[in-house]
Amino acid sequence: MPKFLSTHRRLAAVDTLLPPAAIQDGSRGVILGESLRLFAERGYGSASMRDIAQLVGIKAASVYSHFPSKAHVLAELIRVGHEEHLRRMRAALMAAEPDPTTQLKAVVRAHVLAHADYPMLAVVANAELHALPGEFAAPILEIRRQSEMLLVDVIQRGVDMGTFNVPDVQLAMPAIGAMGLRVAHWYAPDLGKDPEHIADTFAQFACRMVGVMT
Amino acid sequence: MPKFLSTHRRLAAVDTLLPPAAIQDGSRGVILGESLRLFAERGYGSASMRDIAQLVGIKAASVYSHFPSKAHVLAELIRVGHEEHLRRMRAALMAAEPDPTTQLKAVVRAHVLAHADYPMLAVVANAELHALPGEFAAPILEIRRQSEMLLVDVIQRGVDMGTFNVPDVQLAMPAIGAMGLRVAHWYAPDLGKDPEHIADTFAQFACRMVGVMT
DNA sequence: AGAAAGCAAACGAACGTTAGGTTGTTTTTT
DNA sequence: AAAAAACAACCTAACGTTCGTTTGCTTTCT
Repeated sequence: MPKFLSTHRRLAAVDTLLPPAAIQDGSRGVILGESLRLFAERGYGSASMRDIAQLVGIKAASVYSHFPSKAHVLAELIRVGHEEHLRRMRAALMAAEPDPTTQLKAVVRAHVLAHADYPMLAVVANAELHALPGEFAAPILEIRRQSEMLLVDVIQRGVDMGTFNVPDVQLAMPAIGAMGLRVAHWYAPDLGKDPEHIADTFAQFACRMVGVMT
Repeated sequence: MPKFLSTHRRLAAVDTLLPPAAIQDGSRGVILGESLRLFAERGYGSASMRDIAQLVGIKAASVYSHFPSKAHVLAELIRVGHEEHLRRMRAALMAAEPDPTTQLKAVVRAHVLAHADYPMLAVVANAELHALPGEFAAPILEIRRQSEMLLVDVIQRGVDMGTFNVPDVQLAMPAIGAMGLRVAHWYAPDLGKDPEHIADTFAQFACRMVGVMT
């Protein structure tokens, strides 16, 4: 079957990858990893503590030595996902030359690579945020909006400087953002596509969308 | 808060809209509608038959007069979502003039409008397919792949004819497709954006992505 | 009379989590 | 150095609740 077509799986990736700073020692780290796997593959509501514990090699009751509740596990993963994404977007913008096209390419590349490098984390961060209790979700939503506003600002600045020509500037961020979100669902290392290449291509797509020839 | 930024809700829309041909009489139709609401807002695993029945105004046990199982309800909704999407894509292509740019615009408009017109249905169809048992999912996956291939074919034909200039033709379909999928999450009628306008703008974005000036 | 759609009650299973205990390790005290 | 105490992480068992679904019945309609 040709690649890039949908499969029955929620996402293609099978590795529970986390940013280095988020990796934790011992059972707590294994719990985060296996929780990530089942939250990503099945969704939060269909992932049980018993199944997670079984993958870890302990009993469900033992998880509560490491986490106060199931919701705390989800919150930790979603927070890590959003912080890593924002960190990368900011770093990319900081490191880019100040012309809008270079900035847009850098930011889109960071956005896409965050999803290609940590697909399971990205799926959980993007698709399970609604499952978090309000008090856990509020600070994370703030981080997420900062990422979104960063992209909005880059696009708006390009328009203001006359570099970009966008039919509807309000729609550019959700459209460009959406492309990257979906990468987490279909990208896996055995796809035969280098993440850097995907990121470059999506950055080109983004530039064209805002009216820059490539 | 500025529009288009993420909220805590899984999707913005609050209406359980279904294509006319899929609307059913009596309690069966109400069950489909309220199931759609909770599957879309909470995810399949977090939507209980008791909660669905309560919204309908009957008891959970009564649902089984209309549907063999909870999975059958999900399967019906996901099938309807995919069939409507493919039907619209095919109709749009059929009705378009044969030049690639017009065809791409038509197909992307159909894709986006399917998501803006039936946001809850689109969210369930796209995001809960993994929750279906394999025997229910197989025929629906086939329909989904036909939609994807339709877009692939339109893009490839444009490239073959020299109308499109795409940095990586394999990535064009997932990129363009992804934009439309996400519309279902953020579009609602009170957004202040006409779906036709969104569809037109996304069609322009798609044309630019494949190298057509607009 | 038969069918359809609803009901209450119940079933078997599973859920997230708590409680009390055990074990191994570490720290403190002697 | 050895013993005692404390701690962390695991265990089993259980709790209260919820889950999807079945059963037998009642009511209404055809």
